[in-house]
Amino acid sequence: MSRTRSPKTAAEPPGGPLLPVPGLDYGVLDELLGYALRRAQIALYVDFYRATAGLDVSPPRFAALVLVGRNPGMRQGLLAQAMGLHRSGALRLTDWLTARGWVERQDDAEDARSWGLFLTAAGKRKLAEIERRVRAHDERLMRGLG
Amino acid sequence: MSRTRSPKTAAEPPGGPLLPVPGLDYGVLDELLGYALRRAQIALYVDFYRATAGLDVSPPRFAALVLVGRNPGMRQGLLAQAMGLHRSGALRLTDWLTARGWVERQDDAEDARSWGLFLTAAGKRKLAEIERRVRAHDERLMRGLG
DNA sequence: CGAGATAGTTGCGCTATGCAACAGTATCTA
DNA sequence: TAGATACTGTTGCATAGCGCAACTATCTCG
Repeated sequence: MSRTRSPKTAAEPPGGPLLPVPGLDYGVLDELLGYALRRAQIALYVDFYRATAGLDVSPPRFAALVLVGRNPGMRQGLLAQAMGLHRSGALRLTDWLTARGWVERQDDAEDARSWGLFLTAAGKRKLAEIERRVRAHDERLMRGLG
Repeated sequence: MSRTRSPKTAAEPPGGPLLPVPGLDYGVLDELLGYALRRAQIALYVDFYRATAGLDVSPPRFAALVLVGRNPGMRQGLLAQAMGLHRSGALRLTDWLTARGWVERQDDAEDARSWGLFLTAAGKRKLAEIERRVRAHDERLMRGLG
């Protein structure tokens, strides 16, 4: 197998931090686990984008890079499974990363149907940079929460 | 102002619970706050849909119902702000709920530009039912986590 | 070899959402 | 009070992200 594709535009940053509106009654929402999580999620999301501004990543792209980096030669299907995506989703993600030159597909010697996924040199550099930034921000948040 | 719209199809349930793949190296992901949150979020999401199966709600719809129920006469813009949406998003959400007959728009006496949002009788019943179910599941989860 | 499973691909559709532009209305200012 | 400016909701458009069904190539097993 061999394959290439065109890149799509970058992932776009979300809105704001979603602050509670003073004077508004949130009813049950304030008590539900789900809403606490949602807010935390949004805060982290915003933080992620701030931390990685200009690097053209998104949380799923980052996760894919980490996974491929740590498990060189892994197949798309496994990536899909690990990330909770449909096969076609993993395909598109991989396409994007490949077009960026961060990941490359190599023919799998054991199974002609599949690929092995690997980070390119550029991909490794990129990942290191992203990881550095994300870690810093994450630790900052962790400290903030105690 | 006065307004009506057609309904769109229901929100569709997501995939599965996203279990860690044994033998796969998740690298930093395991240490990052964001990924713990993401998994928790997904679990809760799945749970929400299970809890409210057949009721044709989604987390945002539920939130909107709660907010309107607790703050009768609130405006779309405020709903948008409270939910972290763009104005147009709140519009579409409100349209959907209105078409369902759960929410109704009433002319605002104080400002001819805006609406007041209110739950209909059906909306109140619906909300009570959803709340009951969501609460039960949420408590079950809370206990599960300690 | 033939039946059935599996990996990746393709095309389609749908939800969720933002954004810019617009119209009607309010409000502020000179 | 007229004009400028700000705000509310609306519309149309565009985009990301994702699932699903159908298809091809390949592998596996009887």
